[in-house]
Amino acid sequence: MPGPDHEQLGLGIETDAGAPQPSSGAASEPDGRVVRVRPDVVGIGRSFDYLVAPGTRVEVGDVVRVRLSGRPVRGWVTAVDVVPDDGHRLLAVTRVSGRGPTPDLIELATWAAWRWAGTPAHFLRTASPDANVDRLPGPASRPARPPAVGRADDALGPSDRAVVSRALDESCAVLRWPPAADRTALVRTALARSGGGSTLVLVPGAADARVLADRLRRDGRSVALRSGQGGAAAAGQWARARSGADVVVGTRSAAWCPVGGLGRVLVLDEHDEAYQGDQTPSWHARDVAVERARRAGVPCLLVSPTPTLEALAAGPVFDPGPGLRRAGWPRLEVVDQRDLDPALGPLFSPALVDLVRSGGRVLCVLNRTGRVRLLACSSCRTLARCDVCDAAVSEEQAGDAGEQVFVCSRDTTHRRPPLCLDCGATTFRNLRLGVGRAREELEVLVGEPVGEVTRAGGDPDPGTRVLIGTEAVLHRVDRADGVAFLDLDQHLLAPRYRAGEQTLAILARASRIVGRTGGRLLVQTRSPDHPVVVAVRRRDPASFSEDDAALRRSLGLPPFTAMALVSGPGGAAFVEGIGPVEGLAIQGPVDGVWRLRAPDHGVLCDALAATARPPERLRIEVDPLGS
DNA sequence: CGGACAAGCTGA
DNA sequence: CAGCTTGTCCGG
Repeated sequence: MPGPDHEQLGLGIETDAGAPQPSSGAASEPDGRVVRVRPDVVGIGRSFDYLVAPGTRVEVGDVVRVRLSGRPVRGWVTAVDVVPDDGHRLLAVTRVSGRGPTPDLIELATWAAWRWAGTPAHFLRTASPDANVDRLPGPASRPARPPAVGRADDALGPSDRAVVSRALDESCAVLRWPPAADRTALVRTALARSGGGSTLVLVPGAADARVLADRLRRDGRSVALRSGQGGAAAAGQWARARSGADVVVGTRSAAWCPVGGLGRVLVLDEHDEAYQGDQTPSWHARDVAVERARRAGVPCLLVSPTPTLEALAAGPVFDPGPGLRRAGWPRLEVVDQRDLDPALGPLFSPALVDLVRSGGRVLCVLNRTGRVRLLACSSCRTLARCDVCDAAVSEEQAGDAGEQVFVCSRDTTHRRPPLCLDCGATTFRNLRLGVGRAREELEVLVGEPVGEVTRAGGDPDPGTRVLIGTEAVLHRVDRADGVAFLDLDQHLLAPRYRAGEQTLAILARASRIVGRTGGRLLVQTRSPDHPVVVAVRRRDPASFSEDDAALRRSLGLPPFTAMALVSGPGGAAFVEGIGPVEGLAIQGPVDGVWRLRAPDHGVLCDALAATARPPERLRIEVDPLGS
C-alpha cells in the first residue's frame, strides 16, 4: 500500500486516512462543517478543505462543485467533519451536486491508483453516476413470490451443483466452466445461495449484460444493469445498484458501481480481454473485483472456460464433472497441415472443404487481412521484397481495373509493380494468403458466395451461409454450425507471451458459438501436438495452464513477475528518476518504450509511486496486455 | 490542470 | 528597463 510519504511527491497517491480527525462539535459551529474534497482535475493529486453550510446534507463520496484557484471544478467529498490545517481561509462548497461513490470505493480508488499508476480521480469518475443523483430509490421491494430459482438448480446435475456450491463458499475461487455450459444457471445458483446480499456480476460485453439482466428480471429478481450507455437512464441504474438490488449486472466499469449490501462478486469469462482497457491507467476489472471483494469480506468467484494464470493464482480451482465438460466443449477436429494435398493449397484441407460443404452456417477464421501477405517468384523462388526498405511485400489490387501492386508490409506508401527484383519475372507463388484472396479461393471450392468479415468491414449479409474473416468474425456472429481455423499457427505462434492463453480463449469462443447448435470445430495447424490443441481436444484446459505456468515461471513472465511499460516524451526523465530498487529491472528504451520488471506488484508499484512525474506527457502501462 | 509570479533574455 | 518567454509553485 502507498505510504503517506507519497503525497509530498504530488503523485495523486494519498491515503486520506490518519490526517482528518473528527472535530467534536464541528457540526454545530456557526460556519458549518468542514469537508475534505478531492478535485476532479488531472494533475492535482491532493485534497482540499471546504466549508459546508449548516444543515446542508453532505456525506463521504458526494459529488460537489468547488472553486479551486478561482475556477469552478467538480470534486468528491473524501472525509467530513475534518479539522483543517491552520492558516487557510476556507471557501464554501459551491454546490452539493448529488450522491457519488461509497466510501469503500473511494478507498478502492486510492488502491487502484497505486496499482495501475493512475490518479484516484480517474477511478472516482468511473464510480460516479452518469448524471447527478440527488435522491436514491428505496431498497428494492422483494417480490411477493420468491424468485423461480428451483429450475436453476435443476439445470445442473447434483454433482456439478455440489462443485459450484463449494466454489461459491470460498472467499476467492476459480471455476472452470466449459464454453457452452449454462452460465445463466450458474448465476442463478449463486443468487440462490447469496442470502440477503446483493450480487455483483461482471460480464465482458454489453450484449451479455443485457441478456443476463433480462433473464434474471424474468425470474423475479430486482436487477440493476450497468453497461456503458450513459445518460439519465444509466444514472437511474447506478442509483438502483447503490441502494441495493438483488443483482447488479454490468461490464468492466461496473466493477466500480456502488452496490448496496454487497454480498458476493462474480466475474464471468474472467479471461476476456475486454476487462482490461487500452487506455491508461490500464486497470483490469477482474483484479479490481477481487480486491473489492477482499476488502468487503465477501466471496468472489472467477468463472471462465480458460482461466488466466492471474486468476488461477487468486484462489483454489474447481472443475465440473466430465459430463458437463463433454457437453460444454465440442469435439475438436485437427488437420495436420504438414501432410496436405498440394493441389488444394495449404489453407483448404479435404476435411475443411467437407465441413464448409456440409451445410449450415460456417465461419472460417484467418487472422491475416489483405490478399496475399507473402509471395515468391515463380521462376527463381526469391521472396518478393520492398525495393526501399527490404521488408516483405503484400499483394493488393489497385485502381478500378484491379491491377496487382506490391505494397511494403512496413510502410504502405512503398508501392511498386509486381516484378521480381532478381530475375524480372512477373508471376509469383502465393505463399501466405490473406482473407481477401482466401475468400475468392474458398468461393470457387464450395461453389457459392462467401462473405468476408474483418474488423474494419461492415456487418456480413445475414443470408450468406459461409463467412471468412479475421478473429472479428467470432465477435460478429454468435451461433454457427461450424467454425474452422484455417491457420491456427498464426495465433499459436504470435510473438506475445500470452499467445497460447489467447489462442485457447479464441477456441473457447468458437466452442461456444458451435456449442449452441452442437456444431463442429476444426483447426488446421502444423503443430497438432501443441499444448493448446491437446487441451481443447481433451476438453482439459488445465493441462495447458500447467505447461504455460511452468514456461512463464522459468522465463520470469507475469503473473510470476510484475511488468510495466513507460513511454511518452517524459519517459526518459521518469525512468531516470527511479531510484535503485531491489529486484526492479529496467530495460530499453526500445522504440521509445522502457520495460520495467519486478518480482511482484508491491515492488513495481511502490517504485512507480515513489518516482516524481516529469512535466512532459508520460504513459505508464502496468500489466501490458501485448508483447 | 491552469493561473500567478519570479527569474532570465533581448533589443534599444 | 519594458516586454516577452520560460520555469516553478500552488490551489483550501
